[in-house]
Amino acid sequence: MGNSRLTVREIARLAGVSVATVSRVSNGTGQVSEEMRRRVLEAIEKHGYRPDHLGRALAAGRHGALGLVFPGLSGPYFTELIQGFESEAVPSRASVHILCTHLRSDSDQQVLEMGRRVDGVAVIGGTISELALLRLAEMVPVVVVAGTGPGAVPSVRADNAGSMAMLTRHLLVEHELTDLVFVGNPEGSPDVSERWAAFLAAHRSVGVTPPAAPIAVSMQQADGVLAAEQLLRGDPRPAGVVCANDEIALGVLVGALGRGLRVPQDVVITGFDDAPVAALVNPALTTVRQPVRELAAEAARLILTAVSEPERASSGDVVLPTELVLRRSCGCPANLTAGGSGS
Amino acid sequence: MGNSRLTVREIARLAGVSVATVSRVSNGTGQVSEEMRRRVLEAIEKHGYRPDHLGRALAAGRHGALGLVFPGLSGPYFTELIQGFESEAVPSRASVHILCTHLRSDSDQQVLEMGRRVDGVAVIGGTISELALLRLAEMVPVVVVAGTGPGAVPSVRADNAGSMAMLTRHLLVEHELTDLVFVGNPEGSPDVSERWAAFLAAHRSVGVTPPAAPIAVSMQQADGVLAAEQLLRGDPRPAGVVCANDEIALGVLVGALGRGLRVPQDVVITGFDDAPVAALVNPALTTVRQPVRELAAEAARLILTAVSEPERASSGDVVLPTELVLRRSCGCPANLTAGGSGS
DNA sequence: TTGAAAGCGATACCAT
DNA sequence: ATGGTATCGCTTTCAA
Repeated sequence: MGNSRLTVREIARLAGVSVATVSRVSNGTGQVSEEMRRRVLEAIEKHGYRPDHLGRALAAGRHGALGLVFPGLSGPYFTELIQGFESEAVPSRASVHILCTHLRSDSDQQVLEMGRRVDGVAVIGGTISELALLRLAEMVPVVVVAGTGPGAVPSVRADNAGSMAMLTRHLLVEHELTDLVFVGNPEGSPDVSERWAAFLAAHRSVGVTPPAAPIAVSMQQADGVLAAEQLLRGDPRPAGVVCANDEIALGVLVGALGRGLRVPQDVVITGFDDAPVAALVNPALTTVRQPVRELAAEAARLILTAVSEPERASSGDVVLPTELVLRRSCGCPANLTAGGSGS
Repeated sequence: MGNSRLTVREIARLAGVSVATVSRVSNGTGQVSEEMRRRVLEAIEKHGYRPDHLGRALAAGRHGALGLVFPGLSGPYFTELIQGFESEAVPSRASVHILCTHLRSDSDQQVLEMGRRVDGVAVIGGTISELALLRLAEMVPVVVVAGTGPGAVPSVRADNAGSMAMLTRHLLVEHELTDLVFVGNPEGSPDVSERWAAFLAAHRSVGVTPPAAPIAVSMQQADGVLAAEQLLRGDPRPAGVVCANDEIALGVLVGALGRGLRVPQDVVITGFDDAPVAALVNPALTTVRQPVRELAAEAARLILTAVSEPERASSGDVVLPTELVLRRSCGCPANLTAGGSGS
């Protein structure tokens, strides 16, 4: 940690120039003579000087950092989300702070704390209280991702309802399945809540009685395996299992195949997200494609804009389109869609 | 963003006290009379003041942040890693900065940049150049996770070799399988490199000729499905598929089941990591348990210690134990181990 | 107990 | 083109 004590002043002294000149050289701003520039760069190189971000940020009145708040990491969904956010933030010279609220009782406080360390925050829907969200929004620009914000807090989400309604109607009408179950916890997130609501609405729109309640589990593959155990054991087995995401669906699929059931002949399974593996399993998974990466990237862009050009700060809701992807697990033939199950 | 302009000075003015007193109250340091404390707290509450982290950090000469550098997020492994790190850092009032190096050409520069924004960094093995790592280590305390550092850079990793050797010998000797393949890319990470090396060494130690090369794929479930397609199609089908992690193994499992093969009768499959879902699939997956969360937590602790007590900074390698978990996918009976495949 | 003032590291304005 | 210096928000001596 030899050169960590290096400051502008020190470099200025070593190069025999003023701190102003060092600053100009290291930022490429202002006019500096070739001679000076050379002397300064030499000193910088020689001692491996890199300006401390704190001083910079304080002088600039900007942290150069964005925050990302999510419940906990689980599965490809959050993976994509983080990467989408990060890949948009870093090129804009903003570092990314993360905060997992799950398994933490003081998340509201932690989030407000974060509000003083970053220039803007993206909060995944359903992770903190509305009050904390509003307070946070008073400090820095905030965008809710996969949910809707209270008050004038803008949001970016996917069109859950449209595609879930299409999917459900497809199962009820095209495949004439009237005994569907929904696996996922609507209380868990705004996304699942919307999907469950659309699932119910679709039933009503075609005059079929929906199940009274969802199988409320969380969003991981293991939960799907457990749900399968519960659902597929009994004799009155559901004709179709509509899952809140692909992870659950894959778990149910593994559970079904593992106990010797044929999919889709014995039971139909559908997911949501169109994770990479969905197209590859056998049978390929019918699901809804959702632009998760783009969702997060858009959130990052909104925040960056709000930071650099406050007057252009949006306050509306961005809803990105989703797409129904019919593959074999719902009973459709293999080659139905372009993005289908492959060769 | 109403109160974002609030500073100590402003609060001091509003409360009719000095900035020093405000600082003392908001930090709980020093002696302040009840009367003063009340006045200050009132002003703080009323205007929702929260000290800006920049000023604080600059005065303290510490960022109050740790960095975490990883290639890219994929699967439960990185999920666990991040959460383990975060859950150790946040209670110590350190925020977590992340950086994905994958899909980024200037990662070495980005990492050095990060070195000026945080108090210490954990770098996943194999993500940046040794040179960058050494330069980073000159700025702040650094720990390599899942790999070994160059020079005196300390590291935290799991005992890959021991358990992989046991697992391989178990397949070769107990189950008498002499035709094993290894799925995973040793070039991809130090972890996989060690596992492949141990796989080879175990073959030699029992006098069986190992395969000439691994099936080099990356670490996701989709890669496993693709590998299965390639491996299990042909007639001279391998007797056992040893996968570099559980994700790949699950992909291979799905691929095998999907094409009507029985596991373990027709083909044996093993993983590495003991992800939650490994115990739940049917057949349950034989794998190696690795304390990923603990690995990351230990890294965070090492860095935090190095930051707060430089004299105690360690420079050794921590190797956490792993454990062979025998379940049904290798051909063992269901009830072999305590942590086994359940009822 | 309280306040005035000196930094922390870097930037940028204003003279020169 | 270059240098001196005020400034960012906060903490922490040092005096009173």
